[in-house]
Amino acid sequence: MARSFDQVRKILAQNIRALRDEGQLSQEELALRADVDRTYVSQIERAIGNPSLLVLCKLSVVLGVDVKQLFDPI
Amino acid sequence: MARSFDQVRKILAQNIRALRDEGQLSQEELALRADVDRTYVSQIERAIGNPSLLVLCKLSVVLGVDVKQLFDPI
DNA sequence: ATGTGACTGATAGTCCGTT
DNA sequence: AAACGGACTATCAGTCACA
Repeated sequence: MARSFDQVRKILAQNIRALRDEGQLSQEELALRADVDRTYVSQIERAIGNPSLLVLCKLSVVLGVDVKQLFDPI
Repeated sequence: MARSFDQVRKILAQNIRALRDEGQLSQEELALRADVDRTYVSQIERAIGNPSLLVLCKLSVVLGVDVKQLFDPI
């Protein structure tokens, strides 16, 4: 379970970073548009912390994908 | 965004309840095995609150699905 | 067996920086 | 641009009594 959490969180980190790069967004831009803190986006991309569903939704909207796609391995 | 969050959260609630029923588990049983509180499972199934990734992982493991499946509309 | 409100400790998430 | 830290606040995680 802790294993699953770590895996999921890493996939999440990869996907967010990949999607963000695709969209030519900086962490700062993404954070601004998603209305979350700049340092928190950084944390999520480093697979640190434990983001809530709300934050994941906010990010997915800005990244232009459905939430579940954030969990799909690339 | 708030709309997306509400939608996602409702899908989540439906899926968890459906999967739980499939597995013949009570909220209590699911809660016990996933190591979260019974009333918290109740809250999630009622689409109240804002569960963290960790909690979602815990539940998905017990329900025998990948996390992303929790976000797939049935 | 579940829904609900109230309550608190833990931590998610922010805001200020420096490297 | 991004990683990282410290201090702070909002809210989630988790428990309880009760219907």
